[in-house]
Amino acid sequence: MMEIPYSLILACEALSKTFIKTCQTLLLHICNCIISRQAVEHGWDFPRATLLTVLILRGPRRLTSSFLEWKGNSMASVLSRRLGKRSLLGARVLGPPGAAPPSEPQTELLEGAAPQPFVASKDPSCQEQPKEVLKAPGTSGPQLVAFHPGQKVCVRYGGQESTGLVERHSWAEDKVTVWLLDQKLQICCKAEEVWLAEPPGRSPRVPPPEQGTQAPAYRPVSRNIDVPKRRSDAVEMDEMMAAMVLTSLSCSPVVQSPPGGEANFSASRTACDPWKESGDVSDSGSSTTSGHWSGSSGVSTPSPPHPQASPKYLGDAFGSPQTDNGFETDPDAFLLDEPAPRKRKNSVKVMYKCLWPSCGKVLRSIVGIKRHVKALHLGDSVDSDQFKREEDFYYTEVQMKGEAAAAGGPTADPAPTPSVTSPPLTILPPPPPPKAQSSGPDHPGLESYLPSGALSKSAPGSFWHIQADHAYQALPPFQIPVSPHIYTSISWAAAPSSASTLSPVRSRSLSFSEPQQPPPAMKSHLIVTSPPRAQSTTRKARGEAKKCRKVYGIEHRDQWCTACRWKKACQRFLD
DNA sequence: ATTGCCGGGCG
DNA sequence: CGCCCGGCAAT
Repeated sequence: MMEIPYSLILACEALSKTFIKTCQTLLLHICNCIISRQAVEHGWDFPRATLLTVLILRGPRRLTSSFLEWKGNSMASVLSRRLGKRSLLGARVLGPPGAAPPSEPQTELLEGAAPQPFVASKDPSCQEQPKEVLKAPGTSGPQLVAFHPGQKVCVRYGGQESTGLVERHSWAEDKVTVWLLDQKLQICCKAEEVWLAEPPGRSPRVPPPEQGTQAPAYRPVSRNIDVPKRRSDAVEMDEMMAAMVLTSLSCSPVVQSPPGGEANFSASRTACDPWKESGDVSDSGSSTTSGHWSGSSGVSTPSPPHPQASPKYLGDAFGSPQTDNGFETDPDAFLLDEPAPRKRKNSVKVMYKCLWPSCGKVLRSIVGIKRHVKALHLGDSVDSDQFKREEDFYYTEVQMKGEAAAAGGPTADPAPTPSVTSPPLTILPPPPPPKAQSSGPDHPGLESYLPSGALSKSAPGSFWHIQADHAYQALPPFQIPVSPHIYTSISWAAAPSSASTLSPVRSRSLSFSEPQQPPPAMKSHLIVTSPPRAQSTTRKARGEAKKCRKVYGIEHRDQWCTACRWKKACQRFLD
């Protein structure tokens, strides 16, 4: 089930601290990417990759059977909890399903113990290891060292020991090409004939077998898989090497079996971007390990990252040493814990929130949030596309309740309708009062939920009504006034009485019963324009036009327009 | 204080 | 629905 190239595991064993650091960085990105749905879609093999991540960051010895039997969620938590460890050397892959995890973590080895022979298990998950790694049966090999180009080694040549520099180390053939300093020639010999030129105070040879954990079931490590001492700083593993691991990581061993030249981390390898090469989450991904995702909820359905996953993850990965008691799962731990994608209610708006610690910015679009994360938080690292899509990891969806609805009190129409159709025909009566709480002293109907001056709350400028102020004998602009009181509006009939009280802005036409005035009504056709928003919350702004009162004076009240007389909005002198 | 007019009552 | 007015907000 876990298709981890064995060589890779072994390779992980051989990593220097520097390399580990590099891997941590890179693998973080891997995991981040993997976890994201895109990664899945692009064929990343999450289990394998994460396993490797764990291997590298924590040390393979922690790979208990339970771990190997991981399914989906638990792995997530494993990752989140375990990534803090980064011990490599002396780690073991523990074995057969059912085997108990090693009771004793060997963390200490990390800090200076001698390298451990690598022990692998017969776990089915390892069955697909590349052959060249699987073959070696002997644990007794003198030396399990990976030779790196440039490394100073001793070699038995011509019956004597000579020193030389490693040219390359082919794991596949178990051969090491060494440039002999003495003879100034290049030889190719078996790996076991070569050993590291000893840096002072260090033994090139394999340390004593690891205590205890070596159950019979464990498949011994091939001795041509070299496990250099952790402190073998002779060759600094650089990022390129990390990249190579990651490159391998992104490919199924079945499809791409790591050739020996690759496994030995030959420096001749170009230092090209591994993600581009084979692992770019966004573009390729060579193979998927089928079935690994099947257990998790995230397979086929979009699943946004767990809100807290990233910070947690980061924190764990780089920080805290933690007690290491196996791979128990942590329910809230990781991304894949996320259940099925949330359903969105119609009234709920989905926003995207930045998860970067103490940021919390919320944006409306994915693009926006990605840009934000990238620009503000990932800024330095994103210059290379290496880490592209990492930003996927640092935001999450949040759902916002409709703001308008929240403010609108009892209104039942929270849905804003920003678009307005052609004004003259747009008569949108509000929905009928949800409940007749208008009973009692209140007016029946609308007024109960349209408190004075509060129209815009229920309909925030999104729709408005055209009304002929019936009561004041106004005419709808598009009416042909047959008689002052005879007009019909198509939609008017639908909401005859309510509209007049609803309209925040009214279109007025001159009352035909008031003969004396020229028709400003003509322009009022289009006065039906958008309501002034600022005013919508209060009563209508006082118009500048003179009103009947002013024109005729209070003493000629009889000449006022009806509306004025009734203390309503003047119908004659429109604003 | 004046003016415009909304909200609402009454017949 | 027509008519009226209390009361508020803008002026």
